[in-house]
Amino acid sequence: MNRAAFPGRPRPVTQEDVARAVGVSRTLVSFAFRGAPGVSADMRQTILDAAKQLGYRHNAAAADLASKRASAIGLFLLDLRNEVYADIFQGVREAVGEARNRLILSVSQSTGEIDRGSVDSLIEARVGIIIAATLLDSDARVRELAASVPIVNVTRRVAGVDSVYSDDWAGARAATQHLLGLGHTRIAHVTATQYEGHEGRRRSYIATMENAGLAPEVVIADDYTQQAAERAATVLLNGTDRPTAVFAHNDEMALGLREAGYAAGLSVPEDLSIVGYDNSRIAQLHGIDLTSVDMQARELGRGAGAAALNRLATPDTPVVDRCTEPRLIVRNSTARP
Amino acid sequence: MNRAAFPGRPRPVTQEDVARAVGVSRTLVSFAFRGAPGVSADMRQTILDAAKQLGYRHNAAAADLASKRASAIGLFLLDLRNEVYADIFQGVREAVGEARNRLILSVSQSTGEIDRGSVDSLIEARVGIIIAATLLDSDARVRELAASVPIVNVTRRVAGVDSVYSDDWAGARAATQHLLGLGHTRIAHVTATQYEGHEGRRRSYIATMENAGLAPEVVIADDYTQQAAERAATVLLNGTDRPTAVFAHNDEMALGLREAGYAAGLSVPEDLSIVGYDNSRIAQLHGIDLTSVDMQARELGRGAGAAALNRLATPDTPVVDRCTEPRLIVRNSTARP
DNA sequence: GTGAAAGCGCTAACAT
DNA sequence: ATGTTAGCGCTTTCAC
Repeated sequence: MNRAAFPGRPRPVTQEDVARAVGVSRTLVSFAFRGAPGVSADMRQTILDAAKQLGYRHNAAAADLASKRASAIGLFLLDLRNEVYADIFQGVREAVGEARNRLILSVSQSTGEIDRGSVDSLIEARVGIIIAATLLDSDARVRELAASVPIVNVTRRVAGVDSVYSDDWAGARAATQHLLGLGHTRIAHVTATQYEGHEGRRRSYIATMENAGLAPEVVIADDYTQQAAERAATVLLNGTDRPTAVFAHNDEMALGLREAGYAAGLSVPEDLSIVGYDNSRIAQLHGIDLTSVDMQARELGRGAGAAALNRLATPDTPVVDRCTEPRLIVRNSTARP
Repeated sequence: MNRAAFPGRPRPVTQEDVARAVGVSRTLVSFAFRGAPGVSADMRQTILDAAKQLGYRHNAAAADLASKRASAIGLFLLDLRNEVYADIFQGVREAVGEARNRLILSVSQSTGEIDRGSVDSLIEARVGIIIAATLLDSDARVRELAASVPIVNVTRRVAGVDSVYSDDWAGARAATQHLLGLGHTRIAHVTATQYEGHEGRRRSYIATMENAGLAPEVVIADDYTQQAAERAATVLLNGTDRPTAVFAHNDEMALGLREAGYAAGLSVPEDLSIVGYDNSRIAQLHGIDLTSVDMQARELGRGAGAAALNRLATPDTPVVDRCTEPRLIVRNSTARP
């Protein structure tokens, strides 16, 4: 029986073992671990020492089961290849601190479409809350999901649900105006699937163009990846009447545009100015030097982590709606037309 | 009580609820879900339908607890900012398929030092096996760890423990010989902490240099990141007697070298040839164009995932030791001195 | 300050 | 083919 379950490995040490070793009841051991009142300081120390010595490890799953709680924090990441999600993760981890070991990661399977599967895996893991970066879904569906498990949105705002995000409207306006200021008039915007909360940048771009009396030109790629942008761009850049500047939804897409541009024989920024979004590490490399909008993803992650912890502790806390200001970083991928 | 646990949320549906709804015992429901023999096809379907309709979700943690098994697969990743780990993750996920929802990610907290914390969190999550990419620890400690929980090493070989890796010796030799073939004689190698299983590239570089009658020059950075390489390189590249070529342990470090080079006023490849390792997406970008060794990380991930699944199913399987051949991809970061 | 007993959602003998 | 029973490791009343 045990042999099949843990072949050649020792049976895990339980609180029962610790209790027996110290000569007390299991209850006391349980109390001691949670620092619950009703156990003397001496006893507590004795128990902790014995546990450590025996190699005891707390079984969080069993604890959650028994207490009907859900202490784990789920973190949903859209795309591991986009470094901005690594930044968010880093921030979240910094914020959750002690609860770090209860952080369960889930990465989207499909960057292009709605991905309930990855979120479901989090729900099935019985997390108490989900930090989502970024849900490709309508506000309505996010709210619906939030009815079954608390959600904290990062880099996106959904009314009525905890949201920690950056002012996309301001960021996109700064990006577009930068291009406008350089004298560009044919400025395209490349993005992907459109959902409320993902369309801020696009809408802001359109408004800014129209305010300047210019015609916006939006290209919708299959998803937010470099590859998708590359595919979408080949058409855009090969026409005779191509734009002289492109504002991309994120740095990944900007890189795709850049690759497509060079493939079409265009130089950046001489023939084509490109602005990205995220100010990722790649954008900063010599030879890439991408003008980009910095939304400080790590800081957003920290905010989301803190919000999650807070809601877990006090579920009735008012809905968090935290917006930070992005910053345009001008580099060498943009120039006069 | 329940209110505090699931404030404003419905109590999760259990097998008991499903059993009651269908009018059978809980046991039968449990059997039906696992496709265990002893339940008629009709009954099974009835139960499954009812479960779906009620919104039942299997509680894997409770199941593991009851069956004294550990069905979850832990995946330890050294660094989320290094895209090679995203590739490995992708491969692992492809391989585990159905078990995808039982995949628990853990990311190292410290890229420079031994990180038992992240591995511990996996053990505390009661995973049945850990796929490790990459453990910064001695072979002895990895074996020690493998005594308490099965380990599958990826991109590293530890004798006696499942290992899926690429032939670092061949890769490093190809890289060094490429530089040698171009006519370089002063070739440095930049790497980080040295452990058995991480030193293959370094050793191979040294051997190849010595075979060519040249003096090897190894620089040890704090860790395997771009930043660490950048710091380490400033000294290396600012001397008057600087190398004309550098072979880096990975692409991240190659990028750091590259940045440091440009900061020191050197051009790549005119003044400095650079070879990386991993053939990451960044290496392929126009303007980066990094010569690099491709170890096909995704394929390694697939192999590791399959090995993990296999060991979970049949613990007595012989130790896996799978080595694949890397390939040197020559690009524009290397030239004659 | 300490312990006995019940139960969380599930599985797995062992009946029937 | 279906049900009974006894746990898994832990928390949590409630009594001593």
